[in-house]
Amino acid sequence: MTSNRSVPTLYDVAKTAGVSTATVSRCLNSPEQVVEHTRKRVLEVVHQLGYTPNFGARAMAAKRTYTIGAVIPTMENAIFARGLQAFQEELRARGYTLLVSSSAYDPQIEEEQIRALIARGADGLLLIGHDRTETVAEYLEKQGTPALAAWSFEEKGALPSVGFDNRRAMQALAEEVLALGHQRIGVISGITSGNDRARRRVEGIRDAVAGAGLAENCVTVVETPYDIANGADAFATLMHAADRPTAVMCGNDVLAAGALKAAREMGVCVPHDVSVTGFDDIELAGILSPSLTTVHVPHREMGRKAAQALMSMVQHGTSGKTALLETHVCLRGSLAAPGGL
Amino acid sequence: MTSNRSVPTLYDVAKTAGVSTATVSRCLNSPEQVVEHTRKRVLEVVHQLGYTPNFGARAMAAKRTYTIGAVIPTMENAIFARGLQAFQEELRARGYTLLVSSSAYDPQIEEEQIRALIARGADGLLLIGHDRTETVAEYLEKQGTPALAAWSFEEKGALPSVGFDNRRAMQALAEEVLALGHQRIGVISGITSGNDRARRRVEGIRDAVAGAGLAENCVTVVETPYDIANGADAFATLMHAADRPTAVMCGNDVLAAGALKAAREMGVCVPHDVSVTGFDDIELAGILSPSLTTVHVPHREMGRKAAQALMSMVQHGTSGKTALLETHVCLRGSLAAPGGL
DNA sequence: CTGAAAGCGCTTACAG
DNA sequence: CTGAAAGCGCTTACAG
Repeated sequence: MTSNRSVPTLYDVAKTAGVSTATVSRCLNSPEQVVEHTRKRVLEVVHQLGYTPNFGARAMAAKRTYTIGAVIPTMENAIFARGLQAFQEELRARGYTLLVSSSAYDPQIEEEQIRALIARGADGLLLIGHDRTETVAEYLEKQGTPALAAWSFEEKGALPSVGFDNRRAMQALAEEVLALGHQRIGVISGITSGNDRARRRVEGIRDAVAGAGLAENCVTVVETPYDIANGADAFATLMHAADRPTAVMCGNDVLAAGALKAAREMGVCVPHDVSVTGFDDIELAGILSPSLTTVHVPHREMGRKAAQALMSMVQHGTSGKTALLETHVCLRGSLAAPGGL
Repeated sequence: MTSNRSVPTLYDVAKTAGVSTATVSRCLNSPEQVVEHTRKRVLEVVHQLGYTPNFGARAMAAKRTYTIGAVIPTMENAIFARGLQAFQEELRARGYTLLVSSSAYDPQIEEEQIRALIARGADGLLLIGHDRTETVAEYLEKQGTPALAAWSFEEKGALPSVGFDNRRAMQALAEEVLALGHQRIGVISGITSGNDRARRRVEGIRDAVAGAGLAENCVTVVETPYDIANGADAFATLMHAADRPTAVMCGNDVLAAGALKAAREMGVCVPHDVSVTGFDDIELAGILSPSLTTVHVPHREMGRKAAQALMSMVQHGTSGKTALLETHVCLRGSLAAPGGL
């Protein structure tokens, strides 16, 4: 809101057009209800005065804002970028504006942002994943604002979701790794606390290991925030352990980029000395050398479908149908049999 | 806004606490004006009812929202990520919420988003660069919403700015390139139309070339949207020309990443066969091989200073002081003398 | 320290 | 097709 006194109001338009404020409002919101003659005159005045409706007032009176909010864990790397872009494009096509805010993977900040967005009148919310406190769930429930969880399919989540099965996706990749004969697996995971995607991915690896009849202690997990530098550090830690892994599976491509960087600096050859895998298949994966074996996630499709699902919740009050998207393993140069064969 | 009838209002709180709405409002906004005894009781009711102020109403009545909006060209790559993160942290520390929206480098979308953000009550705006239509400038002016341009210092811009001198920064890098003896420079620039940062960078290269007494036609410029794949294509185009450049200067690190990727695929050795440079020094630059010579931009500092400048405009109504930040050239493995010497 | 009341700028039944 | 009027949920001088 500005305090500039010169900003014209509905009333100003009505007065100079010689009609009531109701008529001006109708010209703007349901023009078909106004006869062309008056409508034309009113719109002229609107233009001439440079009138723009006050959003707060409109939101309060109409109880909708055509705004969708998204709270994502981070904008610092491209994990969510592509999906969000598709999400926004789809919303825009339907006349909605997307406002994004980032929580830095901090649950408390996420909660603040959710409240901020709802308070600012968001008609619907896009959230990432399912880990959230009871408080937030109750708040969302009480406010009655439709919300959708993306990036993580969960049959019985508190929120309907549009995403993929992180556990199965990573399991499929791990099975490829194990099929090559790897028996000591290092895992560089994101912080699993408060992050169901990260947790599920680690579980997927354990599933595969169990499925292959290997002992649980074949797997060594290091947790670290998603970040290239952290990925590099974690890789060094794993490789300095007594029992070096022959394959290092990373929780996402960003960590894997760090691992490859560290490998290069340590003079460890990938995949000859050790294999490295990622998750997400973001553009980054294509410029690494060796190119990165990873799990391809259909980011744009996910963004688009999430927008469609959320729009239907917002516009028709439907309860939101959970949708499962398929991922697939991308086998590339960073993975080979132990010994690089 | 929700239509859920159960959401409690100020009035509900007042009624059950047995005070006036004015008192409840005061407890929330200027608690020191209310005696502890009543304040305590009121806040209890607030908590018990789960009351949250209606934002639109509050904004309309108080004429401020504690919201800052940012319109950035893209979230798809990390160019703006780090600076924006710092910007947000600084705002958060001062009790402001940042809402971000992306324009996909489309001036019309940018204008829409600016309007959307202002309509939604943003107390201030962060924009990127200075290229903007007259209409937008007038609109901003008329609305009286403080706005700041970042990522681009401009002494006499329509908006105060916090940023660096793209032209001089790139000139400095180009001078290093020329000093090594390069005489045929390929340039992979971002789209310069509507993007003063991209344009200034190309100008900087031309400045250096002129300064070194070389002919203008030493420089071949290809423009393409910022994107790894486009960088790769543009690199191929340049290298297939009759007169191959000995150095390819890219408008940013993302394009450079594409160039390095293409070089690898074409069997062109960097820096032996051709040198490659970037701009920005984002994290990406560190994982490329060879490591990328680029211009280091103080992203976090820029974000922080932009927040401080904008806050002072918003809170104290100051007119906003333009600030120039320093960049520096980072010499790394991707640049060498012609022939890779 | 607290309340009554006006006002913020819109939308939308309800009449006509 | 159009207007008068109530109402959306708050804040803030103004009194007391």
